[in-house]
Amino acid sequence: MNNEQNKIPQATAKRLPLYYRFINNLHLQGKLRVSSKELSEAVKVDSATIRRDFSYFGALGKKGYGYNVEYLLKFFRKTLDQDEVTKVSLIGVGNLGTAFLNYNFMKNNNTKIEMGFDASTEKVGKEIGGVPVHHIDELEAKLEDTTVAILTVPSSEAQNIAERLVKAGILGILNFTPARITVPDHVRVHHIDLAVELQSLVYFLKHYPLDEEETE
Amino acid sequence: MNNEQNKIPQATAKRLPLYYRFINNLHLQGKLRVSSKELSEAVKVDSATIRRDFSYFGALGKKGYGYNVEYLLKFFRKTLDQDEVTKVSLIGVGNLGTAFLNYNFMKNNNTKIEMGFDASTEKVGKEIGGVPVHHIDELEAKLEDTTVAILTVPSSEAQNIAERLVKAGILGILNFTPARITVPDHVRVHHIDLAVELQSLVYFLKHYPLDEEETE
DNA sequence: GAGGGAATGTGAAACAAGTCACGACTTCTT
DNA sequence: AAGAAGTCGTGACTTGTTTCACATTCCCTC
Repeated sequence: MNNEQNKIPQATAKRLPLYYRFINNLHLQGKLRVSSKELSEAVKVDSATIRRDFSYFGALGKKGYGYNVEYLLKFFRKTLDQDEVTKVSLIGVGNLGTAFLNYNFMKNNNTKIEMGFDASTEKVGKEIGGVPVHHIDELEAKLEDTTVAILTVPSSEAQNIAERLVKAGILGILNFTPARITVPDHVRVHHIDLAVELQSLVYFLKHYPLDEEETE
Repeated sequence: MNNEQNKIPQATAKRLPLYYRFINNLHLQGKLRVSSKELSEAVKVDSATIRRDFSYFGALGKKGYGYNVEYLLKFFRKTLDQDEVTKVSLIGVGNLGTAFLNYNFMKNNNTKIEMGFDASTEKVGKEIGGVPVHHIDELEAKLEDTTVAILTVPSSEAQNIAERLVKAGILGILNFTPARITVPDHVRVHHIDLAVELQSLVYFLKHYPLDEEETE
């Protein structure tokens, strides 16, 4: 499953879901063809970068014509395993967790949040956004075959819960807590740190003023 | 303000808030010195990278000793303008927006969410997490001197609201909607796309299996 | 106050990503 | 039917970032 594809740069891989979504939109709009230039304007990625990204998968387009939307869509659907749904659990049904549960990930996605976990008895037993919420004590018992977890607990709990997740067989963690968790090598963690994002935007504004640059 | 500092690589700049937070923690714990190796374990960044990052600011440490926590903390506080608070507005008080309002950004940060805006009459007039919520129609009237906006509206509204923000003088937008908004060159936009983050984590899990790698 | 051990700061190398620019091919127009 | 216009795919280049590896320096103990 991961042989030829192993050669795709990580930066490219991160853009694939974005491309997929826009190509899907174009398809829904009934568009038949699209050029790298048009796509570039929509997703705000340089057109040469888009062509380069696509080229890692072979020749998807036609010179002088562009890309066939339907072909591209089928290709991306296959590449992103759109048909095989990855089961996800969400730990910590606070404000942020609730936002996720109400987010309709299935619309464009290959992922489904199967269940949530929380320590508060108010939330346990309810359904939020169609997702049942279990008590955190049942984590190991209920997790079953979900391979990915979204971590939206208080940061003081993060390491502890992460260890339980790992023991329960989770392979990927999307960590929204400020804590940098330690996990074994076979587990992949992506950190999204809201405070850092905001702070670094502010830093960039102060120290890297834009003006004539980034025209495109 | 942005002369010497202009030379700092963007990758480094993005890590600064992270460093700051951990150094602050160490200080609170009463730790007096720290090595790049220790720091590396805490923030999950290679120790050579940490030393290189710090070196852009001059020689902050001592060979054979490490870094003095208090000195480092003072230095970072100054560098990140910790004392000068940047005013932030939040547009769209849905689940995600509410999560932000309840997040205590002031704890470690140089940013403060001053107000929220929403179209729903249920929310307007209330305070959430100590932040007053105004009606979206009052956007231009109330925004005053906030320079950064967090955009947590439905994606169909994103472009429209973004244009109003720009007209009102906003300089930075943290965009949590899946829409890629178009703004003038002088406005900086950082996209955080929750669906893309989840989907790309899944893609990495399937195609870039870890195992012996990433030891450190 | 001398020697051992520890950890920095940094040249140089390696790696990764983005961009340029153009040949080749396709479609469209007249 | 031929020329013009458009657009891909990609070699070469540029830029940006990380990592290696080690001379240098400083602390600490004896």
